[in-house]
Amino acid sequence: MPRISNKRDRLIRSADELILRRGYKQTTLADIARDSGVPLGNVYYYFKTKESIARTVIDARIESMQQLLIACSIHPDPAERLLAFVDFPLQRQQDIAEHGCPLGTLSYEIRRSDSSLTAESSELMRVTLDWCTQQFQAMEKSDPQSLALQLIATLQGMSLVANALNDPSVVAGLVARTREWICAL
Amino acid sequence: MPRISNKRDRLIRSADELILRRGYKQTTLADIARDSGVPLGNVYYYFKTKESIARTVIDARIESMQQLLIACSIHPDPAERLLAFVDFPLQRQQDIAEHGCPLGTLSYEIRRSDSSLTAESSELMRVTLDWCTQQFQAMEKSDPQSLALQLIATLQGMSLVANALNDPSVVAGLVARTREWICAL
DNA sequence: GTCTATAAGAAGATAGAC
DNA sequence: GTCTATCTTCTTATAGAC
Repeated sequence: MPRISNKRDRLIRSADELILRRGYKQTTLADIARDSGVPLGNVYYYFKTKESIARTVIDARIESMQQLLIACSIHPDPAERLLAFVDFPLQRQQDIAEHGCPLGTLSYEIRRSDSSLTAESSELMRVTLDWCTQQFQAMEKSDPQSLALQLIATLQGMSLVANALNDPSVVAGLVARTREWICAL
Repeated sequence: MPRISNKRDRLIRSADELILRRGYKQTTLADIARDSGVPLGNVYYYFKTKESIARTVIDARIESMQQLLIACSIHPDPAERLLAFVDFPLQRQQDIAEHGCPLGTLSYEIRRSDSSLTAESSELMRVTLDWCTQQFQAMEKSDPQSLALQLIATLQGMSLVANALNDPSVVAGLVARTREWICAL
């Protein structure tokens, strides 16, 4: 009787991927069941509702973002930390052009469904913004909060535009400009 | 036998508003019918499918964006034109915080549905980008295309983050920073 | 052109055998 | 714990009277 079973993990992984590719509303339980190789009726043994799957996926993305931020935090210099953070999308240019940012797409979709997942999804944004604010603070910049907003807005917009144009090179171009912006501050 | 009837206009207006507030997938034909005061069965006299309604709404947004760009183009100085463009979201801070940008939300959602509306929605982004590129060109900046991408990305990200945090003041803050960026170029 | 009633097909959720 | 069959509801779309 495993509390965290193999099947449960597979369901979450499939849900996470399908929600990224097609959005939450477009992703059906049948899709998730098929993709993870779990029969549809069995999904309800692990999750009472579709919404509880979404909640788990959002939590996984928060966790994943926190891992990234921890990884970036190994640099002693706060500007270096930000540069490491900004570089991350370079590894995912194709994926971003095809499906957008896992944070931004979720945020835009969840905020507009009537669901009770709003709080959960805005925490994902908050966590990210707060970390950036801390780095600008450590750099002793004035108005670090506003700088963090500008940084995250640029990165989010970068993903949205790259996706709209289906052009991975948008990511590389804007990451380069954002690096320069950070270094010039 | 009016080719463009009152009811047709009302349907489009309702669809446009509801799609902005709740997204395309979440908006049902029954919603649109109720909001516009047209009986459900009668919707199909004006639009053969739900998708054709979406297509019409996208076209209306393209038209609306072109009107905005024309209005901004009255300024003789290209930098002034861009500043007028960047100022526009200030009139809609509350709306952006509540529902996001009509361009960005549409783009992210449509691109991820399997629908055949992708081309239509990316034209909306292209039109906007091209106009900005022209202004930077007129300012004789190097790499005007890349500057246009950075500008639009910042504005799109601004709307997404303002929506995620449900905070209209994000718009004012980032518009101010973007104005400074343009003036300092 | 307008509108009611309803068909046809998804999609979320449950029952109950194993 | 697992899985098939099915219920219910919602949604797009159509039929056909007026």
